[in-house]
Amino acid sequence: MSINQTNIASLVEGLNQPQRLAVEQAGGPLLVLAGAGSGKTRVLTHRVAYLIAAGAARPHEILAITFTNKAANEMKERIEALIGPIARTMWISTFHAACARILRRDAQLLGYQRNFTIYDAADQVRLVKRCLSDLGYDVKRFPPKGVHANISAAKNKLIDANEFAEMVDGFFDDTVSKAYELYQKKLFANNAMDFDDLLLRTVDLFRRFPERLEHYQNSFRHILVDEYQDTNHAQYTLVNMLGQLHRNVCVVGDDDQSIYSWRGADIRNILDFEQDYPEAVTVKLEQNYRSTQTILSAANCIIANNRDRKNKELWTALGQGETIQIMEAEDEHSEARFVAGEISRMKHEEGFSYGDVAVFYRVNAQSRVLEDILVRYGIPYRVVGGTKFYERAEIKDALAYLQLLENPADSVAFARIVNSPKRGIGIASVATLTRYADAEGLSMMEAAGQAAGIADLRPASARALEDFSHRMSELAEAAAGTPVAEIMDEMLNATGYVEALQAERTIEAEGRLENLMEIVGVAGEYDRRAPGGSLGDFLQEISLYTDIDQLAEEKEVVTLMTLHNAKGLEFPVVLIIGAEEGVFPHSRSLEEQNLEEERRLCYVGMTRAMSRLYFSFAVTRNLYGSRSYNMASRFIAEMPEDLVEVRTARAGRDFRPAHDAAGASPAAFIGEKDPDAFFRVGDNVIHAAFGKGKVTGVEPGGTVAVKFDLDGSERKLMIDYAPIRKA
DNA sequence: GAACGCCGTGTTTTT
DNA sequence: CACGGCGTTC
Repeated sequence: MSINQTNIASLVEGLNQPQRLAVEQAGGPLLVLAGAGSGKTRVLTHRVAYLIAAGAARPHEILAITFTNKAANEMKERIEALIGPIARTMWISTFHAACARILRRDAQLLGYQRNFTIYDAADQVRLVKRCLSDLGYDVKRFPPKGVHANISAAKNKLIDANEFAEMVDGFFDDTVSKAYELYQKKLFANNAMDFDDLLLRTVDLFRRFPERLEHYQNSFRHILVDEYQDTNHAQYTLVNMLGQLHRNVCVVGDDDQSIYSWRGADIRNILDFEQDYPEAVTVKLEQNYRSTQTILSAANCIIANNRDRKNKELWTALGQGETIQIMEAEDEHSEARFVAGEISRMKHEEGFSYGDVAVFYRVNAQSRVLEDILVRYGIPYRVVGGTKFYERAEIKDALAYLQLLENPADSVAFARIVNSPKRGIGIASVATLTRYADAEGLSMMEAAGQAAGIADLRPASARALEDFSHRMSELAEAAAGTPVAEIMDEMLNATGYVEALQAERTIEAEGRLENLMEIVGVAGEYDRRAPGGSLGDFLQEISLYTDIDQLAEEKEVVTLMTLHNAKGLEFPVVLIIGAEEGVFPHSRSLEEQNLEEERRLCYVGMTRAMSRLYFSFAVTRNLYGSRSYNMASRFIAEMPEDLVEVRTARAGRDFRPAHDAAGASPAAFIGEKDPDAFFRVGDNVIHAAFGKGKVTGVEPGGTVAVKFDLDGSERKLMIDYAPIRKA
């Protein structure tokens, strides 16, 4: 079916009035204030399809920006379903990916090579640290992470090192300024960019080479930006630059869901859009198609406590629904047991599936206790975020090797893997080599090739370095035109990386090898998807990749993630845990007077829930190694009493509802008393140390007796502490 | 050069 | 608590 034949009317069929307005608005600036669950994605995709079907733009004249790669892929798929494969020529990506694409083409104009490396957060901090040490600063007084955060904040505001130097105020600033300057120099010397550079350098490119800007201004007839409330100044500037000519800028967002100010996002971007574009048309989407009225009313009440916002009230036709459950637990273990118990009950007694359920928390560390309990209850789950796959040492090593093949100037990649696996090139040798490279104006890789001629190096180190250098150039030669998976496989073997891990013979090394197999698999997938694709393209794709992007709606498992990660998702059942003052709202946000953003975070979390919502809080919890006693989150108090039901599982209270004694049957409190029920006589269990065994007795107080196959011993175990789970 | 262990310290959210 | 930095030992 060609575009011309697409039935335009079908694109607005089934849309409500404001949605339809947003889709049909022909051109000019358009602000879509889209409340949670109001069909925002539908509007965006239909609008794009409509523009094309109506002849307002050709596919390659569309630039659509999303917040994550995952959102970009989804949008691509959905538009393709509407208008066919021609959708593939549209620019649909994140800001960072779009900028990277532009810079790959024109980096030379800025003095970079096109094969520049993109550093991830850890690389960036490491480089800042090196800058600080080089400058002779004490990294204890000036934590690299903090200095990096300052540099990043400046970059997000398009302040370069020179401008920063001029506005220095105080000693710390002065240090940041010096570090910033050197950091930028090193990035350039390594032919590398950090995340912020992708935006900053693109703006720079457009400012210094207006014809490049004109080119893109002309080609992007329509620009659409999703999650506009979370754009930073650099992104804002890019949109304005690109949209200046046609002024067909459509931004979609919800000021109540702005949760990234700590990353430089400026909520004013969306609040001031109508001032920036006086001719703008504004459409409000307030009908929610996701949640029950109870959930929405509670969320509305909470967010109403924020002062600086565009007023809107979500409503739904889905009906009142269930009250919100609030659970008071004794501590984090009890809280976790409650969560696990509820999930189990929903699954076995109420017909929910594990995939229907998500647990949100404020900080990643909170997932640990929960995971522990879930494993013991035999509930399958997956954690989104946290210790990320792409942050694992072995994965970063493997990618650093490839990076070095692609961009031999990259000294960060070089330093990472020059002695990994161990080849006798220690810190001392690397320091000597660095001095030599700096003095001669060489990259580390080049210097390594001349190691034999460096007087200060011990002969053994020099030989090792030359070997390394030869090996790498051999690999580089073999790499040309070879599929990425093959390059990676060859490299892992030729460098002895796999061999070294195999020699370890530990479970941990085993896991690392598995991870390496996985990354080779990812490369293979890339090769299949993009035949003839280059190593550079693969690395770029990976560098902008995050775990959330591959959150496939796979198996039937419970989803665990931070509230930040929850944005844009929806689940029939949501449990928000750790609703305590100091945890959520986070203590640091209270110090920084950033309470409104925490409240928005709460709003985001709540509005993910379709039919059932829980909050839980613990009277006491172990956090950061010490015990703390927290009050229930103020957000709980901000919900109207008639919408919630509070229960307690504190010891000695017999699991009865704290307020509303008539409301709940104590039996519902499976979580707290059910550990016993989860281990029954005859169950097969596995203990981390004693291996397989069978439950021979269950005693009150959470104790079970287990007879172990291995040595025939029978032990009494406290299920709260013993590392056992069902087999 | 590498492995181990001790000490001190900083702990939010991430494209 | 967990990690990084640093010193000691092999």
